[in-house]
Amino acid sequence: MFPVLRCRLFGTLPGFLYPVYLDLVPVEKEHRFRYAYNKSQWQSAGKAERAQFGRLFPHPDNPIGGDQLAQNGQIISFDKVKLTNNAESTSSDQLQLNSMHKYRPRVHVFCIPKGHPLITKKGQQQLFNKEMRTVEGLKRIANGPFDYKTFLFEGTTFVAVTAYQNQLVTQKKIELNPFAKGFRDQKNEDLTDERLDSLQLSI
Amino acid sequence: MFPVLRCRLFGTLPGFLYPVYLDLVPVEKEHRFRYAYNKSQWQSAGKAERAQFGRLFPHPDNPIGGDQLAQNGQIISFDKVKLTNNAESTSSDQLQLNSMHKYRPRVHVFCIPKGHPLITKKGQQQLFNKEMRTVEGLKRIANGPFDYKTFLFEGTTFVAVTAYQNQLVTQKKIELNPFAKGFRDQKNEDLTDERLDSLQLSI
DNA sequence: GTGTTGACACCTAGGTGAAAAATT
DNA sequence: AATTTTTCACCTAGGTGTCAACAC
Repeated sequence: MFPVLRCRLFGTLPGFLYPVYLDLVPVEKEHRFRYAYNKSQWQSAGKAERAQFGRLFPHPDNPIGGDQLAQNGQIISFDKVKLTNNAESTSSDQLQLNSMHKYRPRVHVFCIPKGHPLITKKGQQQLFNKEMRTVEGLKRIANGPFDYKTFLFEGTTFVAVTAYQNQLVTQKKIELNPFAKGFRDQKNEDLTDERLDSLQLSI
Repeated sequence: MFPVLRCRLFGTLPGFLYPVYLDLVPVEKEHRFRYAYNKSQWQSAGKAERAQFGRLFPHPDNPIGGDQLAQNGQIISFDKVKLTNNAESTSSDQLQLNSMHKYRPRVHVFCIPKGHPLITKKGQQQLFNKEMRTVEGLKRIANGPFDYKTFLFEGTTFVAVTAYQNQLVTQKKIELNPFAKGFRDQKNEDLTDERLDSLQLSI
């Protein structure tokens, strides 16, 4: 998935482990969107489809060590997450969403001491992991005695699409994504950093 | 590295962790080898070069969980190890050896309870990892109070080469390695499973 | 002469947008 | 007509043997 969602987590300590999760919350739940070419912006286009089951993407390095975070400049990168509009998909590296709907990424971070039974006891680990597959489970866990925080990043809100609705988005991706190098030419090379009216991620 | 060294470890338990290491011990230390085409076999060809520093390849999944082993049919695969004849190379995913010398793979397995300080205390972990970079360190560790065993696999003994000395080896690799598919043709396709007089791994 | 290295074509494996085709 | 899926060429990234060139 490009662009990649990255964030930095400050205040971490070497003696602690940080299980980290990503999910995508539907915003403007009542709306389905369409792109108005004449206005160059997203507009509501009727009633939203039923929201998909709230799944969580566990960071592949979970639980991330405080020392590891320090080594990597505190950066947590979600370059491994994949998006799909297939509700039947069960792969744990995928997040499900509806095309033409608006979503906001959300990052959940736990802070667990290294000696905690959640780390050392297998049964508790498994129970925790099972709950953390869905937002519902997260809510139950969050009621427990865990150091825990959720971060919302407003600026990363996007509308999911199956085909790009805006040529500026296409050009930006061609310009910046190494895998799209084959589509680069002079026309796109000096694309100014103009403000895009919306972000889109192809699913 | 192809073919890949794989082994199965039986008698593991879910509550334990198994740090696993690979090294290559020089056999027939006093000999350097050459391949005699007329006899189709390896023969001694004078005095060996000074042995390289004894390095250990830590399995990428270390410490491997007993549950993980059970999931994978007890199989430990060393598909990530690389061989080099460059003594200056310091990468931890490489094992150093001399070309035209004979080596025997050796697998070292530790068995550590999940609650053991070696698992839970960072300082002890680091000390252990540092020692386990070399065979000398391994010997010191092996004198300590650790459940530990070394396995030698006679049948996997090989002579390191920079260029294949035996066309049967080349054909076998072309036949079986997916990355060598481009070299397959009818000539090689029905290569019988004849007994190869020696194994070779290109470095 | 023998052994080693580097450039190369050819693969695996998978991430891109373009464009055609299929679906709704 | 709008949206989604499929196929494709084109990349990144890296594992193969071949062969020419090099080193000893």
